[in-house]
Amino acid sequence: MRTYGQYCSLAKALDLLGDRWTLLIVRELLLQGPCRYTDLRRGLPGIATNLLADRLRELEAAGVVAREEAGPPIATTLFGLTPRGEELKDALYALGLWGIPLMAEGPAPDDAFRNLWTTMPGDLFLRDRTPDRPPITIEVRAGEDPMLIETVDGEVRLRRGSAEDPDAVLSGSPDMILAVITGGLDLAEAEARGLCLEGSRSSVSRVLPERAAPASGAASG
Amino acid sequence: MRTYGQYCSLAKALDLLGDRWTLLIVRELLLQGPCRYTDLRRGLPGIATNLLADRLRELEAAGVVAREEAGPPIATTLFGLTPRGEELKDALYALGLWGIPLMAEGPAPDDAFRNLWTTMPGDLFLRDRTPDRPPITIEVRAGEDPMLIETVDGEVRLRRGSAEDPDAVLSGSPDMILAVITGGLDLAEAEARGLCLEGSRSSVSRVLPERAAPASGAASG
DNA sequence: CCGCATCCGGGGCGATACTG
DNA sequence: CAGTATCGCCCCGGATGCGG
Repeated sequence: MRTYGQYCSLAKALDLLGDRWTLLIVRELLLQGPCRYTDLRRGLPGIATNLLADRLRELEAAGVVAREEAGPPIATTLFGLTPRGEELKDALYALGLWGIPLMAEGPAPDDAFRNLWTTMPGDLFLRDRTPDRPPITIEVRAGEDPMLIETVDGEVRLRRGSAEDPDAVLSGSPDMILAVITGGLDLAEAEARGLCLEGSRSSVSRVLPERAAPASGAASG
Repeated sequence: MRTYGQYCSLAKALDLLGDRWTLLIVRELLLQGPCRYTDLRRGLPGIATNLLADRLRELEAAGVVAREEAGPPIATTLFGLTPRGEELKDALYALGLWGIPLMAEGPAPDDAFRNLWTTMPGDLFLRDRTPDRPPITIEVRAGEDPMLIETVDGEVRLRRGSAEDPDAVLSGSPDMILAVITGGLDLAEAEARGLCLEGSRSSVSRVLPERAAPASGAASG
């Protein structure tokens, strides 16, 4: 194994996680939960199959990933994070938070996008500002699979799926959705720029952050 | 620039920071403050000179690093973090915290060690548990350059240097020092295993964490 | 001495094809 | 579905050179 050869905890962490694609694999497992090899491929557009297999082996050896043979009716191998792997959440979210301003200029021409990836900014920025009121559900449509924002016990939960009768439906381009979630763009202004809001506007603004949060702002141009 | 091609803040962050050595360069600048090319080389044993120059250019282009031409009497170029670069501290410390358990088994045979690297674990684990008492100074000697632990205004500060009349001097092998700092090893037991403590023991235990903190423990074997 | 640029060998990486 | 096999390419590591 290639190592930095430094007795430093950051260097040791990067010895295990610093290779290409490794942290993105952890991201997928963190956001999706245990999933199949094929699901990982779908969530990691562009990764070579041998690399994915290699990384999964390395992560397994490092105690970050565990594979379990799911019995019938699934009958396939599932890859999931170990508790030790779950402990990477803080580090991944810290890096993801640092990266938020980099999204301000919108996706590059060939950028892939999955709605699931908005989970991280959502977890970082959305809060239930009126937890005493009845719970709400908001459906978000930016990529292919819709996402749900739910308020439960004063907390905001994000997960895949769609609701039968959501309080609001938010649909628009990925960068627009993201700018609204991170507080870089006012809701009203986002609508003027093409964001589509159906249903209760107050439900949406209930979970949105107050003002622009990251230093560089988001989608200000 | 090689990119993951994903419209995700973590992927965008790794586009800039994911290359080999990049985050370790940021570590050095974070721990050392602005420093010269040669100082960086010294703090990054094993890096190739062209790689260091490349990375510094990339980081400069990304707005993470700024170079300043220091006038006389220094007359050299200094590399330092921009405010945007300083914002990486949380992410680096989160990764470093995750890596603490990896240090438990001690350094690998060829591992380099710099006392400065203990700054990160120190910042993460040391606290002034009796901030109302008079400030103290502890000198730590594990690598070549000694470090100082100081209590100032209820906070613990770490920096390079040595004191004229410290309240205590801690010297020993890197893994022993680290195990004590991270709370993986009791102070008394560390002394039995070769750690040398001169001066006030209570000064040392005043800043040490209460119990073993990381899950896997440290230097338990 | 400081801050690189250049050259070169090896291997990690990317893309595709293929298989139990 | 879950990988393995193969093949370029370019990143990386190590050495050397070189202008200021």
